[in-house]
Amino acid sequence: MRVLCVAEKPSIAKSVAHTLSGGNVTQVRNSNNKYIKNYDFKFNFGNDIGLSEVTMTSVTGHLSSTDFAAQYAWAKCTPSRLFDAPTIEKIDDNEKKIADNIAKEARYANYLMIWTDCDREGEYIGYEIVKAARTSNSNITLENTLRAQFSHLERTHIVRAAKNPIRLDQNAIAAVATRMELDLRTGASFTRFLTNLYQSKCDKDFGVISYGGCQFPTLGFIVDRYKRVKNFISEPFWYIDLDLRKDGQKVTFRWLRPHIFDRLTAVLFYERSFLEANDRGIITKIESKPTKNWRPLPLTTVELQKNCSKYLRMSAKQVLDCAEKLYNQGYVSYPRTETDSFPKAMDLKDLISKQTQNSQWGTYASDLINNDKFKQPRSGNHDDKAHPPIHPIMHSDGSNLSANEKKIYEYIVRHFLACCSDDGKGSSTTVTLKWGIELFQASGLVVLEKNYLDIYPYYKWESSKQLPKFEPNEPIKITKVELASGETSPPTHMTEAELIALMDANGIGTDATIADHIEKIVARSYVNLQTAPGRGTTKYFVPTVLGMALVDGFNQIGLDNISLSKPFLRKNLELKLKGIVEGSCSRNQVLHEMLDMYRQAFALSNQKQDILVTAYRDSNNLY
DNA sequence: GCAAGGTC
Repeated sequence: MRVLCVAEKPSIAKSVAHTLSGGNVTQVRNSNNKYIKNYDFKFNFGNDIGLSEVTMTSVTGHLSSTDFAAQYAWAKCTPSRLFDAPTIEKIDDNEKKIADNIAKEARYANYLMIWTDCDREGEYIGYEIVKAARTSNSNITLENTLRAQFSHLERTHIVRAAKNPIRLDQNAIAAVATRMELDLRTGASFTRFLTNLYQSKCDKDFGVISYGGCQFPTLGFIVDRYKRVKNFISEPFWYIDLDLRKDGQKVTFRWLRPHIFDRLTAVLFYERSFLEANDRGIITKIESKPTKNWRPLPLTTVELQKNCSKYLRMSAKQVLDCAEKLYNQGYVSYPRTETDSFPKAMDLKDLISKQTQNSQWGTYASDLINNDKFKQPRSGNHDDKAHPPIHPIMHSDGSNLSANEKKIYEYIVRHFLACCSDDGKGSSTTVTLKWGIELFQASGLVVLEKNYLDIYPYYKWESSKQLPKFEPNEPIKITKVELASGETSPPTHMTEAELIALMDANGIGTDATIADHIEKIVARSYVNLQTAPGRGTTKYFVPTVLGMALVDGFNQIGLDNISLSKPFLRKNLELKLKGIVEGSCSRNQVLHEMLDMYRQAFALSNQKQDILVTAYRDSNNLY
């Protein structure tokens, strides 16, 4: 038998070929694409297929995209036509070459076996591969194509996947086709409409003003926060400020209420206690307990981007680009993953041993494996069924990496070593003091074992003021007790780390695209990245006049059940796509439902376009 | 000149 195996990316093809061949790949042939290789070897699939001549190759993601035919190009038709204009499959030169390689290799194959990632998009890419293979071999159909099910590259797992193939999931394919069509129709129609409108009515020099189901909610998060900061009214509050000296140390106790927004009430509490106790307090409770600082969970893409944005001051896009380069050079594992638990069978100690030669963290790494300090990492609840958590593969001393790549590599290694270490351990003490009728508390922390914190300098967990020794029922002479006031402070503008967290929590974009959406709304001049006075070098996103106008304008139009700048629409679409995958609703049903909604929104926007224009002029005056 | 999703 001859079997053609096709993976989603070259690295998987290489790895799976080496595994299945047992290290005996007989030939590695170049394809017409410089990244893609064709590997020949023998493998016994067992069952009906048996010992076979295998060729393993790959694509590089999708083989095509959806577009409109030439007669529906920009300015060739009115934007509203795009809701029902026919779509075509667009294949660019590079995609054509890759498809040609598949066709050539599939010509004499008895079986086609798909090794794309086991997620929704992976199923669709499998379908695109089947189409490419069919052009040269009509025996290959969607129904008889085999699908390998795998979630990581450990040997026995891959062999089992090869011997127990299933079929491509046609529901998943339909769900992706639905998403593609909806994104194209809604994105293109509103983008052309908005661009035409703003260029003709506001400023002819405007560039493209795009709408996208992910871009707009991303913008919406930033505008929301901006308004909350802008409209914030600070409120005064009162609290009892209490200090005492013990063993020559000043200790400040926090009032347990802990602050009161009504001055008279605060005065009452203060005076009643003062009359009763004057400067005398009593210790009512001392509680000491062991406390832990948990080591981080195995690293996902979203965490990598959030943490590196926060700790290393790099943009999400830069972080992902660096991780991508490190991955392509074999230093780290695949950087786009949602999985936060390591497969049980994975040899983590072997990965740690590769780091022992490093001049900065080598000693820590060898200590982990040689002195029995290794801990099996914690397991989170996320599993994309496609990739393990991000981890280092090969060691690098950093000399052949760019400055930013070096930082990201170091972060990934340190995070990984931290995952495989013990939690930080300490002891916390809470002392409760009664003054008159009121209760106050002071707490202290002693870090006993830093453990993972020794290798993870990004996060600080330090012994805070260690409390002096107190006794239960100990009478205390209070040094200072007075009624103090303060005022509530506004929230800060949106950091990139917060934005990523919001997008992730609301299902806006994927691990691979979150950074792109953020970059897109910057490129479109909807938002800017700025420092805030008095807040150091941390950068915050704030909307531009245009960004504000787009959100305000669409809100003022009063679209009924559709809020373009809120995340619900996308979340809802995700749910419906899941419904298609699970078979509880059909592609056509979802497509019609969503398109009808957008068509109405478009009609209303078109009818009330003056509101959108006015919103921009108002926004110019307001912000 | 448009989207979002893969990946190089």
